[in-house]
Amino acid sequence: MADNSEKKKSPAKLPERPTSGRQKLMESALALAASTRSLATLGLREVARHAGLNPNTFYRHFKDFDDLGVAMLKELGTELRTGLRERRMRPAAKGFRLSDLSNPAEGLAQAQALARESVGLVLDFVKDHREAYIVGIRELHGTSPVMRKAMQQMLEDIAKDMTEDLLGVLKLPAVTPEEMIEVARVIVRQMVFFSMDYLDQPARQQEIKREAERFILLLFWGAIAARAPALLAQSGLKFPAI
Amino acid sequence: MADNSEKKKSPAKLPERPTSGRQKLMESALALAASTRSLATLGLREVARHAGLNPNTFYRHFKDFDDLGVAMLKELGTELRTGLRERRMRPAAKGFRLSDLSNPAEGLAQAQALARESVGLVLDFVKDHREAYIVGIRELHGTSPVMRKAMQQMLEDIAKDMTEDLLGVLKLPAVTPEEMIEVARVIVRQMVFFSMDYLDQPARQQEIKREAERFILLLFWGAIAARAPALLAQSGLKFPAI
DNA sequence: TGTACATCAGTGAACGCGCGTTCACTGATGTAC
DNA sequence: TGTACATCAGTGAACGCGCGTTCACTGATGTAC
Repeated sequence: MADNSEKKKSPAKLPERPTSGRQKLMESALALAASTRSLATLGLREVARHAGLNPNTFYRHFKDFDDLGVAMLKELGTELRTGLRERRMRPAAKGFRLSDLSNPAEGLAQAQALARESVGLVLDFVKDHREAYIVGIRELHGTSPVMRKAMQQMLEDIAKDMTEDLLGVLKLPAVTPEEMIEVARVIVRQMVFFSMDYLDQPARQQEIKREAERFILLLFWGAIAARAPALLAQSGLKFPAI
Repeated sequence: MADNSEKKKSPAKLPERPTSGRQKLMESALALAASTRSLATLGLREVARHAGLNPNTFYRHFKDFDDLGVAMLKELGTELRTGLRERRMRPAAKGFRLSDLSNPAEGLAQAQALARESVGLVLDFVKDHREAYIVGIRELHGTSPVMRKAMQQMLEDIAKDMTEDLLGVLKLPAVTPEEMIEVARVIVRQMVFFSMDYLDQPARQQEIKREAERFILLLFWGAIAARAPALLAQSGLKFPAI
């Protein structure tokens, strides 16, 4: 039941069948869940119908409907996290890394650039994976405890990824790793809302982007102010206007 | 269809029937939705059964299932917002209002006390209204656009209430009302997550409370640092340790 | 005070429908010898 | 190279079930005169 794909043999011929029934079913479930905005309300026959298959064929690929749900969430999870992981590496690769961090002004300027870049990446990603994102977030507060846990864990993992990045790329004076993960967590969670706004209100996208950037910067300034207020005062930096 | 209760006459005798069928149905729907964690998956017969009524009786009180959903959300919304409104008034009544705001240290000390009090109130409230809260939040990213809009509007309204409070009770130096509403909005949204954690992880309640307080304070410090870093540096305030 | 009527919450039986699931079957592809 | 068999994705018909909804009815309460 639990195992799939990875069978004993496959003569290196067909690594991916064009669109297998299994894939069609999962794609249909995703599309339907994203438009109906609920996995829980989908029916087996409904999904099979949308996929152009006999309801019966469903059982060739999945034990029951939960089985499909789990498989789907796993795929979405991988898609979401690897997508973000790929993108988050870019800023670092671009030479963001600082060698001398004694100047907090430079640190904050870097933070600002990083915040801008990161927000852009996340929101672009969300736009590119609209369906996966909508369905995933719905499960975050959704029916199934299993899926809720999985989604919460994913957000937590993303926050950890982000903390690593932040610690590697920029060093905010006197901010500890523990504080950093806490900050990363609230950023990730807040981005859930910003992302929803971004999808729901296409006309306000630029504005939402700027709101998100300001939010992140505000946290960074707060974190520095909390630890090294004098450094901040002497830097003469101006916080971007609303 | 749309009108209810408020009929032309009622001889001041029975202002509230003990537990009318209508009320029983709504309570059953709430209880089932909170445990199943989904309004969308509830069935008319299921709700009637739980209420100990004939499925048919449902139609005496509601046009269809959506009708009940709307009525329920309206009740929950009122409960949530008035509950919070009542509670939020308390700190102000306690004499929090400052007359002289020239000293930022005093402002921040007030902010800290206010953050602590507010977080406590919200989390207590959520604990007291577990079912209403869970169902409401589920609708925030849920199936029905109508209910999503309604819940989003409620969060926005709460943020506005909060901004009023903050502006009335404490004046952070040089922070504008526009910045304040933006800060209030991210706080409210973040509290959605903190509240969920609070309900889901009873063992970590104190820790979550402190996390929420720190988050709010961090924003305040950030807001002041962004506008008046010198004031902050000279105040000599210490940010609470993690 | 009594009678006639309207309203209203509730019941029980019955309907047609779409659902998940099972069964027996098909036809294509892969594998053994 | 050919033959026999296994596997596997797919089909179509049929099942029993719970669902939302409708109909005709009941009994209690309120209202008019």
